[in-house]
Amino acid sequence: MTVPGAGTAYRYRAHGADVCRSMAFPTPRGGGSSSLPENNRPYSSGAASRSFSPAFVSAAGGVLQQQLDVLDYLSDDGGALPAVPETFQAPPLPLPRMPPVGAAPVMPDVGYRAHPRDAAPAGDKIAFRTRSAEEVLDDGYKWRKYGKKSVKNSPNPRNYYRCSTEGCSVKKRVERDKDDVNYVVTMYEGVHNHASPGTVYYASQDPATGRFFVAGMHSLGP
DNA sequence: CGGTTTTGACCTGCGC
DNA sequence: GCGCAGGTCAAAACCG
Repeated sequence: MTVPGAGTAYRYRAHGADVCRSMAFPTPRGGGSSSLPENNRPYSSGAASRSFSPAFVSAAGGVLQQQLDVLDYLSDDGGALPAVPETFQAPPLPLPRMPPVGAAPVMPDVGYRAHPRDAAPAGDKIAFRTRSAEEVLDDGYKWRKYGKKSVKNSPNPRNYYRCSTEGCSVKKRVERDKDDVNYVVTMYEGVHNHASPGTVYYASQDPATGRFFVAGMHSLGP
């Protein structure tokens, strides 16, 4: 796919999956060159890996009622959420097992624009907004809270979690969207080095807005 | 009793 | 160099 005006690559990586893909979105502010390294180019330029593992699974193994706004990509510098490009098309992804009728699989992860200071290759980060009344979403992993911090320009505190599994250094930050408290902003950093729950997400497209959202998810089992 | 949460202190990077 | 903001540490409290 191509996105006119795309400049900044948004790199994301599925949790637990040994894959890494890149996407291109228009920059929230200003432009940018598309001169990017081989592993960090816009989506259309390379063969995409076809496997991913999931960020969320409900405790009961069912479909969560939260709605992930998969196209609301986030940056960590407080940038505003941009409009979805009209030419945006869902990336090609593998057909999931048992897809719900009318749903298409998508990556729930939205691109995380790495801050220049986060240029380290090991810094695999994803961030997304989730419409949820729950502060902490059950993603199937066990987390231990290690910090809480109020953030400038936001009335809501940011919570810091680490994966409780020994030897796993994955972290996540969770905070309420400052613009809409109905949404929870979650950012994962790192990749789990242990077994993860297998879940496939299905997305549907809102015909009114053209936006995709996660319509459901399915556990792949052990 | 062991694991988790809370919370103030400390550390580090960045901008001025 | 200084102040600010974000991220982490660690001791105490809490909980099952």
